[in-house]
Amino acid sequence: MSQFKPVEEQLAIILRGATQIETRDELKKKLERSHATGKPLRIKYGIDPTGFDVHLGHTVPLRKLRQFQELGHTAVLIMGTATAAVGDPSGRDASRQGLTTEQIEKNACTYLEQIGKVIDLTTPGRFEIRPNGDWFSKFGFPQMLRLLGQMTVQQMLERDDFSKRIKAGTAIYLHEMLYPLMQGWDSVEIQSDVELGGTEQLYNLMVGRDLQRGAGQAAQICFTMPILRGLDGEKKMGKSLNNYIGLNEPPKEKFGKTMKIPDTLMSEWYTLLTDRNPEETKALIASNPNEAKKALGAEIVRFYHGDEAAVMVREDWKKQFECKGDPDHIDEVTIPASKLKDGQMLAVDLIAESKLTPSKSEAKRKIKEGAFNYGPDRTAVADDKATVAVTDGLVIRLGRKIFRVRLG
RNA sequence: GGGUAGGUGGCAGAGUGGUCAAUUGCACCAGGCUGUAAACCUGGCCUCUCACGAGUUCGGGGGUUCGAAUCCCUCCCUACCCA
Repeated sequence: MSQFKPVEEQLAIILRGATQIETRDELKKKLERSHATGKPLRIKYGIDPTGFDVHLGHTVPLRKLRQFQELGHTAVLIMGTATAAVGDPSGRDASRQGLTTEQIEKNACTYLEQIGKVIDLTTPGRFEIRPNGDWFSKFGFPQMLRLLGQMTVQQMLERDDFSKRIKAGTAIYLHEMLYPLMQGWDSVEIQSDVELGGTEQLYNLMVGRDLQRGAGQAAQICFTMPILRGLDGEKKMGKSLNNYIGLNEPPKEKFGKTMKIPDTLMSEWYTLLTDRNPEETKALIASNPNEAKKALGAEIVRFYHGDEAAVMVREDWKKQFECKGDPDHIDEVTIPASKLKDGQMLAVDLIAESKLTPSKSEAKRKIKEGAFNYGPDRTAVADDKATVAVTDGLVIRLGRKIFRVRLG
């Protein structure tokens, strides 16, 4: 008897939310063979350790990876140490270039730690991690040429990214064209059965398929998931657009940010970020969008922080925004007692000191806009020269931000 | 290698010696309305100063000028055309 679930049952789970699968038939055949032989499929997913923040957008393919794991297959995580070392110069973020080995290693560690919140890193046989520096650092030039000889310039230029950039007149560096080849070669090295990625990855995934064939291996299935849209509801979730929810953010932030998303995004987030039944969520969204959004936020918090946090976050929300009171859990800031004069402090200084605004000028503007108030009576301050009597435990508010002051 | 056009605030994109801390749009922040959604209205959007005001910004560096994002020199970077 096979350790795997029946193929049809596996497919039902695997196909949920998927955009494109090249090809479905082959996937089914691979599953059948694995079912018959008892050998798990090798599911590849690659990340470049270029930053240190994993956000919900990344978790879309990761969750799919986890589903494969739960079905008994092996997740093979490619850590792109080689690709990160080169650095992608297409962004104008200069600091991103030339990552050192140390940075890369550090990033890889923090990535792994965060990714561990989504996929299973510990069960034997379910997880492998393979830094692609392992093979690329030993890559010889003749070997490189052989690799390059497997694709034409025309094939490369077919790629949407490149043709768009040519039209737009933005730079394409030669080594960027190596990325797909390197990524594809990873598939050959680890003999992957399936490679997961966002839809924008399709081209790269297909290259892996070709290279595997060229190396006499069975071609991998290219499996793409939709790109998660960010808080704005339009653009891809990403750090540069600041429209993301990071896995390391506190529960309150995760929830609050989820509440900010447009209604139109809800059903998408439900399918890609939760396991909730699609029929039920659809009905809920239609009948009570506000409730549906709160349930979504709570579900996301629950996944990363547990039931207790999910309940707490909802209660705080209710207190703060629905009852217009203060939540139970308020972040604290410490103000040095030496900043006070006779227990008083300029409102502007208090705001800037507590980091409610990034600068004093900004604090002054916000005061004039009537955004600042403090204390149990929500005393508003409209004069930028006003002082505030600061006591230990005083609650100060600006917009949706709220802090409790501690005198230090 | 030769030629042409460029590099302005998060992005797009005006400005070509003083009235420029720099028009405008998008994004963003705050107030109103609300479901911290959408739509709509209002204000804001370099820093410091209670304030008058001051300082630092238009790829980097140097120069001309009473005065430069704007002129000159030089360096760096990008696109396009030719080879």
